[in-house]
Amino acid sequence: MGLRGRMPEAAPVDDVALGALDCVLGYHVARAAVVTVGLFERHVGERFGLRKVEFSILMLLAANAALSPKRLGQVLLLSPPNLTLLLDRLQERSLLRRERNPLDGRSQNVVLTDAGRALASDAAEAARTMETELSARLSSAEHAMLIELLRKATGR
Amino acid sequence: MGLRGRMPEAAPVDDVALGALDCVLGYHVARAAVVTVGLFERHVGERFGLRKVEFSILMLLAANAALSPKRLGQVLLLSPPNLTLLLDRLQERSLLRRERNPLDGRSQNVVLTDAGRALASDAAEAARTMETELSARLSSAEHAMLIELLRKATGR
DNA sequence: TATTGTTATACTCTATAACTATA
DNA sequence: TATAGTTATAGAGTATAACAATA
Repeated sequence: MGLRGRMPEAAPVDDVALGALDCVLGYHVARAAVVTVGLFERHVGERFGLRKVEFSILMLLAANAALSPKRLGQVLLLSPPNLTLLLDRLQERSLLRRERNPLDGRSQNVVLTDAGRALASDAAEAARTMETELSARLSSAEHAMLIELLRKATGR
Repeated sequence: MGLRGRMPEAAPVDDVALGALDCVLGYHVARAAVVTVGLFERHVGERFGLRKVEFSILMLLAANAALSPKRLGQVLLLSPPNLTLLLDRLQERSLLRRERNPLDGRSQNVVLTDAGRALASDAAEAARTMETELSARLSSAEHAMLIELLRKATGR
C-alpha cells in the first residue's frame, strides 16, 4: 500500500463495520504498517534516500562487527538475489564494501565505510525522533509493550 | 517479503544485534506481518484461493449492507484502479456483483452474491481458527491487548 | 466543473532458475 | 557434492495519468 495521488488523507469511514476483520491480528498489523511506513518515509526515507530494507541493513551493519550477506539475509528475510542487488546499490553509494572472507573464500564480510557509518548514525538519530512522534498516540510504556507483544507474536 | 525457496526456515541468528532497529516499532510491525501473512496463507489464502485484500473485501461486504468501491477503497487504502481490478476478479468468480446506485448514477453498490456470502462465512470461520493458533504464542488477553495497541497506534 | 469509476501503461519489488567460485 | 554469492528473467503488485459517464 501507499497512496499519494487521489486518496483522501483521513477518510471518514468510522461507520463501516469491520466484521470478522476486527479480530484478525494480521489486519491490524497491516494497518499499523501503513502508519509506520509513512512515518519512516517522512523521517528517514526521503531525508536520507533510504528504503526501509536499506535502513535496516545499515542498522545491522552498524551494530555488528561484520556480517555476511547470508546472515543479513537470514535476519531480514531477504533472498540472495534480492540482497545482492541491495548491497550493490549501497556499495555504489560508497556506504559499504564487501571484503573477501580470508577463512572461507566463498563467503564475504560486508562492512560499512566511514560514510556509511556516518549515515547510519544520522539515520538512527532520525529514527529515534521518529519514534517519539508516536508518543502522540502511544505512551512510552505502551510503545514498549507493543514492541514486546509483537516480538512475542513473531517468536523472537 | 515471503521466502520459500532457498531460505532456511528458522535461521539461528540470535547472536546478531539489532542495534537501533530494536526500538523501531515499524521493524517489529514488519516482522509481525511476516508471521501473520504466513498464518493467513496457510489457513485462508491457499484454502479459499483468496489474497489478503480479497479476504478483507469479502469481510467488509459481509459486514455492511452495501458499500461503494469508493468506500471500500477508503477503508482498505486501495487506489481506484487497483480496486477495479480486484472487484473484476471477484466478480468473475461470481462472488459479488456491482449494482448501479439508483440515487447517483456515478456510484455503485457492491454486494455479495449468495456464493460470495457463503465463501465469506467459511473464510471468516477459518480466520477465527487461525487466530486461535496464535494462542500458542499469545494469551487471549495479550492478543486483545496487542490489537488494541495497534489500533491506538494506527489511530482508529 | 467535480466526482465515480475504468482503461492503459510503466515501474518497483520479488520470486525463480541457472550460473560461477570456492570448499 | 554442498555452499556463498551472482546473474538473468519473469511475474505479481501497485502507481500514475488519461479517459468516460454522471452529477
